[in-house]
Amino acid sequence: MASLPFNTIPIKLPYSVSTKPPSKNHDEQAHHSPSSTSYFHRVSSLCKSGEIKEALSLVTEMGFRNLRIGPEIYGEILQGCVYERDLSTGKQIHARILKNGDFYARNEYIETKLVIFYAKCDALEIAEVLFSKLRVRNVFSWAALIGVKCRIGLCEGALMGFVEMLENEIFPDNFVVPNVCKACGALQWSRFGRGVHGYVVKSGLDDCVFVASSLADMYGKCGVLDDARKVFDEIPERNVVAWNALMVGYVQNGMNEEAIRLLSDMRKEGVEPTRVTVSTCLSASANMGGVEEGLQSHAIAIVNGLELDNILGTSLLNFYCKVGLIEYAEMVFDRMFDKDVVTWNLLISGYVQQGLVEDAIYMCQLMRLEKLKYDCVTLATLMSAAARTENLKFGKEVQCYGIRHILESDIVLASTTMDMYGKCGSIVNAKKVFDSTVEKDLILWNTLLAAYAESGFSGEALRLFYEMQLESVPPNVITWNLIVLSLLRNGEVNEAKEMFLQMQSSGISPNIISWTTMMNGMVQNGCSEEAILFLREMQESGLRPNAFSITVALSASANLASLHFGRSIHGYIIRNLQHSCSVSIETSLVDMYAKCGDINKAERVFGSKLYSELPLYNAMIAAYALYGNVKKAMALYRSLEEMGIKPDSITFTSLLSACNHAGDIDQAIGIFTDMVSKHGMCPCLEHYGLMVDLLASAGETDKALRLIEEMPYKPDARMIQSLVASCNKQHKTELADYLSRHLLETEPENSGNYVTISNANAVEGSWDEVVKMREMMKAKGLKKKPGCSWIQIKGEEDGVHVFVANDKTHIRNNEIQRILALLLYDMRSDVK
DNA sequence: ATAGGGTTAG
Repeated sequence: MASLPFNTIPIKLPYSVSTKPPSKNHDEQAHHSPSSTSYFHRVSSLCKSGEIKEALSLVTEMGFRNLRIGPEIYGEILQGCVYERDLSTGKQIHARILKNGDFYARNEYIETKLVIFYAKCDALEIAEVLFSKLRVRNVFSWAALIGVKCRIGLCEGALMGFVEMLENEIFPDNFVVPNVCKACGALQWSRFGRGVHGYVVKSGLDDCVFVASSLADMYGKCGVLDDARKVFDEIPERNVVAWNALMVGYVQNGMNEEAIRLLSDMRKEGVEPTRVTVSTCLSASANMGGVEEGLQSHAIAIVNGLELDNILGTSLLNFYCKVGLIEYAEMVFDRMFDKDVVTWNLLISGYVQQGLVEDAIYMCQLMRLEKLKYDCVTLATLMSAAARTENLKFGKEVQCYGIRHILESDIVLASTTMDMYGKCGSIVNAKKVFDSTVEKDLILWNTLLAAYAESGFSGEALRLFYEMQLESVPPNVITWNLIVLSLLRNGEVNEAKEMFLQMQSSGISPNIISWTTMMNGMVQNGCSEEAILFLREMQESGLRPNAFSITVALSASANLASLHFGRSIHGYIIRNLQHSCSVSIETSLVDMYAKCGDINKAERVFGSKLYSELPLYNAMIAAYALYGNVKKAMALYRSLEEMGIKPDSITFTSLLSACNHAGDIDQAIGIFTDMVSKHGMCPCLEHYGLMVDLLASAGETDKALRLIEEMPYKPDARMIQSLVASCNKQHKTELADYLSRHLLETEPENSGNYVTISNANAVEGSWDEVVKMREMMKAKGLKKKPGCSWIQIKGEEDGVHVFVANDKTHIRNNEIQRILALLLYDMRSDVK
């Protein structure tokens, strides 16, 4: 069937202005007077230049002169009001029209114009009332009504209008169709959109660039990129908007590379990029972390002389903030002249992401000086700063500001507030926020789940998991991952594996985070072999390990002390992750080689490092610590000082533990004083613990006791246990017993106490005590916490105790490392 | 007809 070109569609004549006016109000002479026409022209030109008030006074003048004021004059002024979006003036004209009687008020041209006017001013209700009173609904009034519904988001209404038009044989033209497409896109109704596409082809509208671009845009918004591309490819004369629409489609569907490719394609075809093009490419670059691509886009904006308007500016800001080039973001910010809340929020969020919370707060103060108010985005950003820094007080202040300004009902702010409470360890408050939020979405549920999962409250997590399903909120991958995480954090390995399978049978396939959650959980629960198996399984399922999963796999290898696995993963990194090699990977490699016994290789990896960052140095220092090489550890510490890198608490932990392994008390005291006097740092409990350990194992029980008394912390179980061990060695059994009993009396529900006492007794060979501790725990219904390992007795063979760390793989655990070190020295033949 | 900001999982 031949398609009709759209301009041949039978369209009813929209209006007639030929009706004779009632003559009683008007002078016959005036009716034919030429000055009436000249007034019309003057009114018309005033309206076009936006001087509606002046035009209106001319009309009043005409009334005084008894000149005929025809419908076309009112139409002209109404059109002027449409240009200016001047609702109140338009209403005055509407009033005049009504006053002049039905000849004007019921004129089809005027009636249509009024509908268009109210529609363009977004006054939907009035437009609808007038529309319903129309005797003749032409394509113009329909277009106006559909347009306004589309603009204010009543997409279903707009589409129903489209259907009704067709039913009444008013054929949608090339002005209506783009709006209809937009509504389909917003609703993601691709099937409806396909129907519209069919209509477009049948009526021959598809030659119109506006129609075709909006079709491409519609398919893009619906995620049907193949069809978007097809429509795009068939546009005979593609303009820049068509290119932009397709590009936006790619970006919104995560196909950032394709969007960038489109930029070069369009430039090859000689199409000049616009601000929209550049903004879109900047989004793509920001999403994929493409620094080069974003810089290129910025360069294009400059070369093409594109004006740095608000939106282009914010796109640039967004890009520079996302890729961490905060100085560039600051430059763009300074050059922008029309900054709004979005602009400020972006820079503030950029500072927060860089950890520059002080700068973020300073920016907020400046923002207030510019008379701009914080909105829920500002608050959510500040709240995430509070969450990152675990600053409960600040978080509460932000929350209160939100309550005072009635912004707390915002669901994103609520999520962030819950996240903050979760990160600050105040789950009760997180739950309170959750309960007080009326409209709960999936993310809100997930945020609360995350708080529970983080702390290993698997029971609460599961309860929530079932509750949300009762409330008809279907879980997504993240939900499942959190459930699995909560189980793993609580040491429920088998339950976690079971849930992992259930997730798959519920039709949700694990993503890379699901797999790494499993792997990481296995490692932390001492099942590193299984972690490696999960890695293999993940690869078989077609997912490529990323930097993080590789880090986990390396720590699994380290725990297994398996140079074999470790090397093969190193090989994988060299083959596949050469370009995304990160500090964390280099750090894990050093750690792995050290723990697998190849300190030389660890040194070589460290020597060929790409980064000079503290964590990497800490890893190497820890490696030397493991081998008791105080000299080399100290040398690295000094080179940190030379480079002006401030050592952190972890550095000192490693240095002290190096001294511990070497039994070097003097050096340890030197380091301890260095930390306080030279770096102004406050030693933490772990540092004191290492010192106590060192003193205790050197038999200096009294000095150790004195240190415990002097330190500003309550001694923990580990520390007292060091003393117990030291007492045992010196046969101060009474003191040892006293300390052990004291420990169990003060914290009888702390399963860690039983484990540490048990372990210390294992070292001393007091196997009866080990058994006793296990039984006491069982009687109390206490379970070992993950990450807390103990030596179990497997039995006795040929009169020799056979024992294992509960899974042989807890070498990473400091406690077990220490015990194994002692055992290897004293009772090597006992190790199985 | 096309373009910008804040939230959840390893």
